[in-house]
Amino acid sequence: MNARPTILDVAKKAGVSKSTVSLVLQGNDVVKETTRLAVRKAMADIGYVYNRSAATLRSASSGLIGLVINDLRNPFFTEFAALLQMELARNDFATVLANSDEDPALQIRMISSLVEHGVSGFIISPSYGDDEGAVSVLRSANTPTLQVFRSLKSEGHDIPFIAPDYERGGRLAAEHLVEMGCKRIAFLGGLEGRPVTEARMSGYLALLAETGTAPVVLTGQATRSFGKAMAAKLLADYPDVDGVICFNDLVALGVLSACPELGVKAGRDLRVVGFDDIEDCQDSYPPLSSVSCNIPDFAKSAAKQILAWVKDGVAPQMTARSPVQLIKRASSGG
Amino acid sequence: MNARPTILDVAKKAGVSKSTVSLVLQGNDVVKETTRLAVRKAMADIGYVYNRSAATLRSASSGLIGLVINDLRNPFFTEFAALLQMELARNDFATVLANSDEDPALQIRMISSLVEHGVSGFIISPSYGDDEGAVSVLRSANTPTLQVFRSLKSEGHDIPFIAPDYERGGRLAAEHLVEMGCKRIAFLGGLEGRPVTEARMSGYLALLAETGTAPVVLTGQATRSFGKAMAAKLLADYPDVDGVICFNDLVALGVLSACPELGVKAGRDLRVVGFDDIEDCQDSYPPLSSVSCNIPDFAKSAAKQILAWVKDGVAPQMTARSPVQLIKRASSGG
DNA sequence: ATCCGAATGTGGAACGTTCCAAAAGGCGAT
DNA sequence: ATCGCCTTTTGGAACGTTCCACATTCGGAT
Repeated sequence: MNARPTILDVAKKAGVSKSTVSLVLQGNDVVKETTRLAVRKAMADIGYVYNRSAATLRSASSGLIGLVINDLRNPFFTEFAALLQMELARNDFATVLANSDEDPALQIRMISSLVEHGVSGFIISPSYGDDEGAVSVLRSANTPTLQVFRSLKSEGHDIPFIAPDYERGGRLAAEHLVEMGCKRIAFLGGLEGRPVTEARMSGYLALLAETGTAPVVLTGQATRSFGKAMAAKLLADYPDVDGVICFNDLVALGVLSACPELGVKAGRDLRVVGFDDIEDCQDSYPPLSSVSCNIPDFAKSAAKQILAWVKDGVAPQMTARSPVQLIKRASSGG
Repeated sequence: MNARPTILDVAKKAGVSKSTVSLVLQGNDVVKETTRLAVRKAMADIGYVYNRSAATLRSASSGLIGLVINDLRNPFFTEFAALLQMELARNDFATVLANSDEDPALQIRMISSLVEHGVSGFIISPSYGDDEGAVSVLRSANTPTLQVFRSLKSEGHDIPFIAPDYERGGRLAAEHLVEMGCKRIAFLGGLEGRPVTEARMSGYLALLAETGTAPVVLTGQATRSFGKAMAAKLLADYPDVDGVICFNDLVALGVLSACPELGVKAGRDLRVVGFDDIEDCQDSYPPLSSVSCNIPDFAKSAAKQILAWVKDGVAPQMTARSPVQLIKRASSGG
């Protein structure tokens, strides 16, 4: 008695064939207005719910986008995930979430599971590490895939990649601190040798080279606690440092929270700039200057591109850089 | 040439029937070891991938859990979502994410979409507002559903609900501040009249009543900026306030970041306690005391309960409170 | 009245699994 | 050899859609 109604029941109720009901369901406009209405009413009356599994089986499009993120606990990625999900939902696609937790083996399992579920497309911010396996699974899945923020390092894949223009961001931050009168500017945080770290740093290094200042670089992690711990070390080792560009906002916020104990006034004695412009920047003390990657636009654009690919077969260009923007706040004395 | 292999292809390759392949896929132990191995090998050889849509259609279990969250941008919920996803993945369930963004209409759409996708279970932290519709959709979907953190307010639903023991948390925080010698303790933040706010506050009120102190309550929002803005107002209106219990960590962190400008030393002049113990608490200045809801355990327990229900039909008890714990850090002078 | 093209509607046959009832195989006891 | 019983395997019928090629209906133009 509790079996869910199917389109057949709807068809019977509305006095049409199941094919017609199917057409209505797909919003096909060959059906006459009055018929459409009758069908819609019948659906409402008997409490019909669409069975996507059946549709997926037949039509090979699931309405599911798989989102694989390397570290979901990082607010930057979270914000992206939340915005992306909303944008996809607006286009009637659901988001299947997977956190690879920076573990390549887990990443493979996550991707495989999503493939089984028949996701129509992937958005992936890959884990660092051995990604041979991930590349091969993705390749054989033959599903539209867009890399964001980071790129799989394995050679020979042809997966489009979009990311903010990190290098330019690094340069903007350095320019700003120079303009504010900083004499010695350090770069703090980020995992050594990783492309994102390299890119952010290289903008900074390029500008310092142009102005003839010697760089101070202290890489390591990308967390608040790293920032907090390393601020002390940085100032001890290089007492003349009066400006610091942090790999990301978490590091920068860590630095800010270390300042009071170090007897340093952030924004005056030490000018701090972060990266990502997460929401917290506005409410820290002092408010944190940061290179904004404009996550809302970025998420919207990622959604648009993957959907164009999935729905209309339009693959995005192989690699693109989205614009960044320096948001000046009190932490850099701006 | 590029069609995905099906179990039929596997069967042919392995020289068995499709039924046998299906049994292997389901890990059924009636098949002989040697056969199982042969089948597994055939699958690997021809690059078979499981088609869950087909399985779902036939068997009515999708291996999907729908997670509906009222505000995914709040780090507290994010952390929960990330941990829950990982725990579900460990049990071979994928997580479909939906942010209702505190919008009841959107919430209904999200739930409906998840129902269409055939999720086997729901975990939902409902939006505030008119939730009649959500309740009725959930009821007619007839899918195991577990409410977390908040409960749908509409009467007459019978959806199990688990949440941390907020009331006890409020009491613990108040007790602690009293012990630390605070004479006037305020409660700050949280949306007026909402059950979560009420619960956290009532623990605080109960303890103040016992000690015969007059409460100071200033509700409103649950954000950093609210905390930052209201700290000033609180101290202006009630100069004798020397302790404050915040609705959540965001509010508390806002208060902390306002302190320097107000010329108040947090942890000495003003003792602050937050709620939720999000990761940021450890790295703020000063580190924030907070009532921990133990999100990792909570997430694990939520996963366990929904899976028990989905897989074995064991419904959880109607309502349960999980333990909370006060984490003492410098912001309360502890 | 009759015809014609456009607009609408339709009945199978897929899609790739799982489930079921029943067949086949294996093996020790008669 | 035959039987019975347990283990293992199997063919066909679902599951609820979409897709396709083909009907049917409609409304002028002849």
